[in-house]
Parts: sequence; structure tokens; C-alpha cells
Amino acid sequence: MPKQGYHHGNLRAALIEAALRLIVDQGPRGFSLSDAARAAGVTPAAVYRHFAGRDDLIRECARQGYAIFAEAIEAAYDQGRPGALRAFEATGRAYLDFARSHPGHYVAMFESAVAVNNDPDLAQVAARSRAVMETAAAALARQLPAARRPPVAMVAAHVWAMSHGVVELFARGAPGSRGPYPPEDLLESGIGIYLRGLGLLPPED
Amino acid sequence: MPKQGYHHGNLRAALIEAALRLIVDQGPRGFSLSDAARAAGVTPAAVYRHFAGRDDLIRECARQGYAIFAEAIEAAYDQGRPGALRAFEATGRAYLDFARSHPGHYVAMFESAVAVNNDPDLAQVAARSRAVMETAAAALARQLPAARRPPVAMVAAHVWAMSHGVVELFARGAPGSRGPYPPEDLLESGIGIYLRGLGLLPPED
DNA sequence: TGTACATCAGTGAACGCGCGTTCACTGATGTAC
DNA sequence: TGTACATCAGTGAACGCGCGTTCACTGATGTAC
Repeated sequence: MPKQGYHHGNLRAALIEAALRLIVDQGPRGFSLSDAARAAGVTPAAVYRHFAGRDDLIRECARQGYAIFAEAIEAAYDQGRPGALRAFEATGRAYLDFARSHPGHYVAMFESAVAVNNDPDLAQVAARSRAVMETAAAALARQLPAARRPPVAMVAAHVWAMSHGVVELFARGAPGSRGPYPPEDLLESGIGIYLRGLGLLPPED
Repeated sequence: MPKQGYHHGNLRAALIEAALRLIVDQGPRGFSLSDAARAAGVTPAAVYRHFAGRDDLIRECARQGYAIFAEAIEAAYDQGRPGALRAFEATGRAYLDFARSHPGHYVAMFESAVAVNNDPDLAQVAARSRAVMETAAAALARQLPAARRPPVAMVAAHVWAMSHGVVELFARGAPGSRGPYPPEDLLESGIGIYLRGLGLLPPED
């Protein structure tokens, strides 16, 4: 997208793209509207043609992220079916995949509590993502005899927590900085052990 | 600690305390030295009597956090021995405990990548904490026959990831805002299932 | 016990800066005739 | 095909603000005599 004179052509998209990049290494709190405008080669005031202000720009990043995310894990889930286990594992992989390929979206979604809450529109699209994760967990749980079947929401929460933890601690420049294992392997093995614990995978021999 | 006139009495400690509280709800990036000074009832310039500047104050919060943290999980580990399993579980509980009772420290330690890295002093005290977690995992792993014994660093990473994920997603005002379960239960059950998957707990009946 | 003095923790004014936001404007674009 | 004009995306100057940091200072404290 070449800057072709007075009119930018696709400033809205360029601003989001710039914001995402900035959010990755400054965090949603450190990100500044002026920086984003600068990165897009435009005056700060121009941003107001497309967004209500700084917070709206961040929110749009999160909103877009939730949409992409929901679609990605839905696709992964569908692709893995009919095997509940395969579908579930595909969903987990899609989670990490998303975090790695859309780090800006990921941060905007999960690390900017203030901006994200109190926006009903955003809450809705976020709920959709969570619903897919729970569906995958529910299909999995149905594999188990009712007596040993754990609450679906709990399983979803466990897996989400492990995934998020791996992303935050080992897939970015965090303090534990680049742990001893690639995050993909770490997550896959962790989920594997967890599923074995649930009785969904045969014990190791 | 009453403000008794011109001299504060214990400004250094008061500033750290104020900073911790601010970091909790503004994040390390949103936190400002002026705010901390204000909260301590003092001029921003006064901060420079005790810290080299804004970043140094944040770093001190993290440093203090790592020290408290290391001590807490060391104590929990020792207290749980000689049972490797009990020691391990106590360690996990101590982790969550710390995150809940020292949220400012927690955030300063694990969410302010920039400030924390590149400080050898800090890196050292952080390493100490990690060493305890790995020791606990190692003692656990030794319970298993060598053939099925997973790499210790991996187990430690899994547990750390799950713990961190639970803290970030369910123990604060995050997007998933207050999940369906209390974080303590979530973590305890999650770790339990994981340990069962490792073969360290008997399968459920 | 009382006075002189050194120490140094905190003041308050000032600085330069970048921020988010506003406003009247300008000039490129696309449409109507 | 060419001209007049409405639209509206982006400009640039301005604003008030809070920030981190500096500096010469002041006044409370504690020690020496």
C-alpha cells in the first residue's frame, strides 16, 4: 500500500496494522496514538477520521483479534472432527498458532483489561471464542463415562490456562525468556499429560 | 506510619508500597513516579533521594518480589517434605498464594519484561526462585521409574505455565473475568489431573 | 542543659517533552452537468 | 470530453496536561561541645 499523495488510500487498515505492531512491544498501556499515526505516515489528527480516539483504536485491535481467533479455532475444531480428541488437540494448536502469528491481537485481547471490558460488542465476540473452546472440551468429556466426567467448564479453563501460561512465559521475550523447550512442544506435551490424567489417553508404557 | 512533619520517616518503604498498589491497577507501563510520590504524600523530586528514577523503583518492586517469592516457595517446599508429592503440591499452592497476596510484586516480576531484563542482580534473584520450582519437580520425577521419567525442566515449565495462566486469566480482573471456579480450586484440580497423567497419582475410580 | 553546627531528607519551581484531542483549513477525488 | 462543484480525508497549529528529571533551597534532626 504505497502512500500516493494526499489521500492515503487505506489509512484505517494501516493504522490498525501499525497499532498491532506497537502493542506487541510497548504493551497496550505503552502504545500511543501518535506513534501509530507516525508509523502510518500521517498526522495524529488524521486518526480521528477513522477512530473515536486512542482507546477505540485499541478496542478495534482486540475486536479484530477475537474475530480472527474465533474463526481460527472453529476451523481447527471442525477440521479435526469427527474425532473428539483430534478436534480438541487441533484446537489447542490453533490457540498457540494464533498467539504466535497474531501477537498484537493477542496482547490487545488478553492484556488490556481496562479497554476491553465495558464494551458489550467486544464482550460478545469474546464470548464466541470461549464457546468454541468449551464445545471442544464438551465433546471430549463425552468420551468419558459419566461417573468420571469432569465439569466441562473446568477442563476448558485448565487447558486455556496452560495455553495462556505457555504463551506468556515461553513464547515471548518474558522473564523466563525462551524456556528450555519450544512452546509448541511444551504445550503439546503438557496437554497430552493432562489428557492422560483425565483418562482420555492410555497410560504410557 | 504517620507523616510527622517535614521528614517522612520511612519514605523508601512508603514509595515501594505505593508503587506496588499502583502497579496492580495501572500495570508497570501505566505506573508513574509522580503518582507514587503523590500517594506517599511527597513531592516527585523526593523520590530521587531513594531511587535512581522511575525504572529503578519498578525494578526494586520486582527485586523485592523475587526475594519474597523465593522464600515463600522454599518454605512451602521444605514444609511439605519428605513427601515429594506433598512438597510439590505445597509449592504450587504457595505460588498462587503469592500471586494473590502480592499482586503488585507479581505484576512487577512477570509483566514488565523490559524493566526486568538486563539487570544481572535481578536475573540472579529470579533464577533462585526458578531453582526451587525445579528442585520440587526433580524430587517428584524421581518417584517415577527412569523409563517413564519426563525431563524435570519440562514438568516445571508445565506447572509454572498452568499456574501463571490461572493467575492471569482467572485471579484478576482479566477478560475471562472471574471464571466459573475459584482460582485455587482450578489450579489444584488442574495440577492434580496433570500429576495423574504423569502416573504420580492413582487413576480415578 | 543549652547552644552551634553539619547533615541530608524533602521542597517547590522550572525544564523540555510527548501525549490526546480540537479546530479551521486545504487540496485530492469523484460526480453532475 | 471538459468544467464546476460537493465531498471529505488529511494537514498543521494550537491547547492543556502530566510526565520524568534537575536544581538551588530550606528546615528538621542529631551530634559536638
